[in-house]
Amino acid sequence: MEISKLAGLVGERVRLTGWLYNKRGSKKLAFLEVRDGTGVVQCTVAQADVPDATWQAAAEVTQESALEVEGEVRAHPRRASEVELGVTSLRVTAPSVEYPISPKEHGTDFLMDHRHLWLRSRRQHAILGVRHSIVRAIRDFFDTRGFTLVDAPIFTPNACEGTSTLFETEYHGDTAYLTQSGQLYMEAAAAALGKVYCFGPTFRAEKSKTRRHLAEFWMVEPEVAFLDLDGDMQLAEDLLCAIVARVLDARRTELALLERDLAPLERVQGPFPRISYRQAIDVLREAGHDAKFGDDLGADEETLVSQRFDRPVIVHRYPSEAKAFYMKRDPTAPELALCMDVLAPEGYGEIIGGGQREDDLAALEARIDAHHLPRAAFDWYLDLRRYGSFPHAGFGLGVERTVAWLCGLPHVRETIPFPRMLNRLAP
RNA sequence: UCCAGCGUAGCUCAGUCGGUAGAGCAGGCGGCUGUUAACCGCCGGGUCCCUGGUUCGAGUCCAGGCGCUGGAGCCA
Repeated sequence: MEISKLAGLVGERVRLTGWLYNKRGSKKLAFLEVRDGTGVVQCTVAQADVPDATWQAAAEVTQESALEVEGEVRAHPRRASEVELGVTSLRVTAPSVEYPISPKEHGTDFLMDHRHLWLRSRRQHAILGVRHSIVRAIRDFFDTRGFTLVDAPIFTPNACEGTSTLFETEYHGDTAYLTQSGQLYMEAAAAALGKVYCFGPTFRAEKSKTRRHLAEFWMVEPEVAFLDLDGDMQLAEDLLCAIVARVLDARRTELALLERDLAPLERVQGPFPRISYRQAIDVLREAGHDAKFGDDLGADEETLVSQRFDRPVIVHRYPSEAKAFYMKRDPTAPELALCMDVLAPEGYGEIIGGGQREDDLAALEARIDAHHLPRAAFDWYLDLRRYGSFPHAGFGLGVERTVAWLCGLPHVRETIPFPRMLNRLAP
């Protein structure tokens, strides 16, 4: 029987399998907190009610030992909403000797060294549950809107935004890189299937050491044929609303355990404010910041802008100068790119980046040259402009940043089961 | 790569003015019939990150190194 299903079984005899989460007790009474992955339940052993062997097992069982326990489900005498198990039989099936993670506090580095065990804690359990719901919400959102999932390759032959940020590897005598975006492949797929998305791991070799960066993270990247920037922003807004609504609906318990304030999440409803980069610069100047046109928005600037709004804000039309070669320029203002970022509230920053793609062959060729990229490597990509070029747009959503935001976590490292960071490749 | 902080028991930390090492948790033993990171008593447990320097004497001060953490840049 699963612990999550015990609530409706008061009065019934059940058998559980799981691990000892924590233990308290006295001479004649033991309280075993047992977890099985679905939940945690207090199992009470009274010396007077069980055979000597069972009492002995209860007295000696250590934290995280695997065990089998039988007993009667009954109301918790102290906590009205909970049940407990009155134990009749207990068997330790595999002992756990000196479990490293004690019930007291630990430092992050120690916990990360024991990440494989840390995952067993209530808090990590809650975070991974929220992550799972976010992934499900993303898939459901696209699948019910007629999108086709198209997996992008992990090995790629070339850089799409410069090689310094890519992990390099040997590939049968050639150099290959680990993908930093599936976008270029999604553009090809959009020409085949209209509305597509990829969802997979992405790799960045930048030596970033911040609470927002991982070397390996998961990204969902939709790409839609015949969609413009306005449609792209609407798609991003709809997606975020769907994700937040799903998590609020399905993960109340987990959010409560994480002590997440729900009010800011409940405000995440369309329409999101949309401001241009130029307006964002004005906002910064009003706030006393000496920003000028052409400056990139750093982390502090993003926070300042997003603090002006009570929900995610979309910033669009950045100067094309600093943007990737594939971004289409605004026909009414060539110094601007038809791109957009979505900034999450509460200081969580950029969670989406995207925009409309350059669909003019000559313009794209010129941009590739201007960025000193090898044109031959992009020949297949240019084919998409040679054979029935089409306006199209898309974006990338960072899953870990979204998990951190919805869970209210200060750092992305707990949002992924086994984080890969500048100084962490293990476990 | 740059800036800042930290490094003491298995873990989390304290350690005053430079005088020779301390608490809680974890582990062991004992006590307690309703505990909630249970509690109470006792016990064992140290390469004070490393190297060098100053000093009669360094966990403490100085220099260099290593490691970790946070931030910047870059981005999702």
